[in-house]
Amino acid sequence: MDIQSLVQHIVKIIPLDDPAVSDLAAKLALKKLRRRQYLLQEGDVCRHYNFVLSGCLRLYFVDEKGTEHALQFATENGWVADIGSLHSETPSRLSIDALEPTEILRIGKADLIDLYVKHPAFDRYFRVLTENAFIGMQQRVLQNISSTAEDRYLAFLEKYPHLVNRIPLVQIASFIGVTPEFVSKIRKNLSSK
Amino acid sequence: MDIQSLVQHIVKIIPLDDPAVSDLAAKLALKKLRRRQYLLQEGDVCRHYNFVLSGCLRLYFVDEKGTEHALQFATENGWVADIGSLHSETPSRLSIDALEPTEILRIGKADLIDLYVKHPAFDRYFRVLTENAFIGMQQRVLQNISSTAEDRYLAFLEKYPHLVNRIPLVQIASFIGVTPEFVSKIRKNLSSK
DNA sequence: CGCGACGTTGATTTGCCTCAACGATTGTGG
DNA sequence: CCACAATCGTTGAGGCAAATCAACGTCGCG
Repeated sequence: MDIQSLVQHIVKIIPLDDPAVSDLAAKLALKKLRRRQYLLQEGDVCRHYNFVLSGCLRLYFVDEKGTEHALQFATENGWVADIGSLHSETPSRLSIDALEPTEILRIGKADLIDLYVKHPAFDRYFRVLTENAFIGMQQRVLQNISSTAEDRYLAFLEKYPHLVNRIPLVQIASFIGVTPEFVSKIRKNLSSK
Repeated sequence: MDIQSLVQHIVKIIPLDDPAVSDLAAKLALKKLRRRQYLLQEGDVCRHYNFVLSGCLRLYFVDEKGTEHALQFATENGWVADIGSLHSETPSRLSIDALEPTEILRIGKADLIDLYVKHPAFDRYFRVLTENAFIGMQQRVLQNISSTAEDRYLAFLEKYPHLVNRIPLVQIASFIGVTPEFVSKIRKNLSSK
């Protein structure tokens, strides 16, 4: 099981001693998903934190009209979960599925709490992780309430260049909060400049 | 100095032993703000985490047109800071000011790190705090990309009922991402139902 | 081959903004 | 205590950004 990339990712933020690493390794499970496979389906309780080794996952919401809205894409070395559901142990209104064949390491909630207790370093790691995610979400809220669709599209290109030619346009549209048709028109408009 | 309300707020999340409480108390400073006074001004580095004892603060962004966009309101028992600036120690693009005369307890970044090291419980407290803030931001992004202005206004009423008759309409408008005029029209429309 | 996923384009509609004007209330200095 | 300004909310006319709806082209794949 390849936990090396996960450990490398963690030690960029906090040092980890050997017991911590082996305790972590003992609690991780490898899981493989094919394209379109659910990792979390709306209505189920989210019970794991998931670390992506390869591939691409999306966390999204389906509104009452059936339209999908992407909250997050997770690629190599990214974490994803419905933290709300994970905490409250209530059914999730969000779903997670694979945009590509994907390999993840996942850890259950109880095991994570175990880790927190045994090794406070993990409290810190997930605090820093969550703070960074929070900062990102804050910037996104700002974008949404203060910019045009074109600006948000350009900001997406800049922030996630590795995703632009990897995921379909319709996913980018659902992330920045416009229709796919309109993203197409934005592109046309940009290319004619 | 009234740190009781802060301690009470913390122990709802994690138990705190006496040394932790006294170490915390030693690092807190009381500060009073009048209405309209800046706690953080755009361009300055955010150096403190702030806990509101009484009053109301707002965290907001001013765009290139001069329009203000509220990211957060913090009332009694709320925390507020520009976490991005606090972490990176770079000038903030956000501002914080007082909508009412306000009393806060604040703690500096270095002191906070001290606390983290001495008492891992604080790592956990701020992890949980940030996770909850993150969940809130995520829901807000969802609202922004999937609902109409009227839905967002109704959601605001439901989520922050204590703010509705406390802060001016223009602030609510800047929070949900529409013009004040349009919020006024939403109200008219709702009352005629 | 035929079908589903994906992207593009155009015509029309609509949600929300812009700009401008106008009361009501509050606060403040003379 | 009054006069005046500033703040706050409302209303209306007109305009624009983005949605909706519909049609069509292309590709990859069972």
